[in-house]
Amino acid sequence: MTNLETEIWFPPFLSGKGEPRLFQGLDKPALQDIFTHSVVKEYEGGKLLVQQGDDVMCVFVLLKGHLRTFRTGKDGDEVTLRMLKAGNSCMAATVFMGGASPVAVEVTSPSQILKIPAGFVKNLVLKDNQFARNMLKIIARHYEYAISQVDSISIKTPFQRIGHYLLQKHVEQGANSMSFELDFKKAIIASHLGMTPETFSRALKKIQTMGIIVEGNKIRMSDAFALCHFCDMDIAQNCPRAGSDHCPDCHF
Amino acid sequence: MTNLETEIWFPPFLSGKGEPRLFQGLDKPALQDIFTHSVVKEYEGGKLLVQQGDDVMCVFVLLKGHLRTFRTGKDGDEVTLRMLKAGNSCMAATVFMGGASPVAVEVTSPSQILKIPAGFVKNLVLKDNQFARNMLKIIARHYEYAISQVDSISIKTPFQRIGHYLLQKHVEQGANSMSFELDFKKAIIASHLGMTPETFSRALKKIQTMGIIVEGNKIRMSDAFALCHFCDMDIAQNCPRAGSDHCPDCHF
DNA sequence: TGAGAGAATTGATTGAAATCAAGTCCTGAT
DNA sequence: ATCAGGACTTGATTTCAATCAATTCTCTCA
Repeated sequence: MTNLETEIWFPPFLSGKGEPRLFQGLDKPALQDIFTHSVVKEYEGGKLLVQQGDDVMCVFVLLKGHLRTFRTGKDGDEVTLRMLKAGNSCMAATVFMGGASPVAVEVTSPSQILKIPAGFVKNLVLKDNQFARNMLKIIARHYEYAISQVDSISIKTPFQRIGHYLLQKHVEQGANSMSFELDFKKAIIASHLGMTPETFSRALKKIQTMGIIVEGNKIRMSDAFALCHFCDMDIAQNCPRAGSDHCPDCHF
Repeated sequence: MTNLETEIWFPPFLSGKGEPRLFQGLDKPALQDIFTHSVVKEYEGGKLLVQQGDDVMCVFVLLKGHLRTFRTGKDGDEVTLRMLKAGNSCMAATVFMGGASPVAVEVTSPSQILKIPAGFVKNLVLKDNQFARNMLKIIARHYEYAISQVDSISIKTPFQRIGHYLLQKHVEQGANSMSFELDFKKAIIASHLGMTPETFSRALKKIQTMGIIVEGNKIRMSDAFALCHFCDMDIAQNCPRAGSDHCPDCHF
């Protein structure tokens, strides 16, 4: 546990730009309290942590590795809803609302996970104002993300969806380096974007005519504005170059 | 204002089953405080209350009428995200998070709307614990709803989406009466379900072979289980008949 | 009562992505 | 170094919903 604490006291668990953090702004005693009531577990890739309909007994905070949340249809088709990296949490909304989980959670690479008991979380929301505000921010953020997913899937072409997704990843990483990596299997990203792996593959090929070089999981951009065509309001809000003269599409 | 108060003291503004209410469980002084800081406005159908990207200055509580929230793509295509009836509120998440609205809001039938200033709401979240909890519930609920919309659009056929939607409406209304009405234009519902009006129309025709009678906006079910085929976990949680022997598909 | 506009339906056609089916590449294990 | 299995790509074909186009229905208002 002491080992754990030293890991947790520092970013990205207390702050991060990807999404708001559950532990953001909490004081030491509050964090202590959380840790003494929680456990850390290791899981290997492929493990199904939660199934659709499960009664969820804890909130997960991902310390290392990767998770995804997804839903399965009657015929076996899947949509991936979220793809989580270290520092992200999940099941907060479900635990707070109570009832069956609307999603399944799968470990997609060997992971280390902090598990906070549901009862403790529900209680903490009532006691700790900062924690409650963190919950609100996290859930509101997920909500906005879900809206953007609905938007993508229903009014964008597969090609546009991929461009938008790549641009988002690019901006997330600070928009400085001209390259980044896809940290999930392509089939998972495809299912997140509402298309088949085949369609995903073909669209990735086509996008190379726009100054994007794709080599396995590595994406390199010929110039910083190569993906600007796929920009929208949501992204522009986080883009350091938004509104700059060189940005061809920033009319927000 | 006095007139308003008498309307507001009672359901569906203090409680309701459709979605959690902003005013649920608040004591009289708190409500008074909200009302004296808010205004009521009338709008006629067609009015655009908020545009995508607007800086939102207040939370809306719908007293009478109908609203919808939606997003527009570059080519003009639209997705409807939510369809609100009296008692529902919107822009809560946006106001709380700050920044540009990710959605547009349109009045779809003559409406009366309570407008609570953004600053007041943000402040109240910090001061009033019950209000903060209401916000959490509302946003968490919208999140779950958005997830279900992603699910529908990406892993259901248009036919299944309509069946699912009708069943949901049926269960929402207590599942007692064998008929209900579509309270939004079909084109709007179609855009909510991620399909064109033509496809919507054809699917509504096809569904009549399953014991569902469609006459204009009226939907009549030949028996209470006619739509059970379209049930899923989300719906079953609210269905009074879930698990009953007669329910053919309740294996949750 | 009738005219006109918008909503909804119906039909014919097209087209884009899913599906089906090989094949290639890569990685990790023996 | 070779092999086996999975991930990914590529190609051929099919299919289902979008689109285009033409009515029909319905409601409002003169």
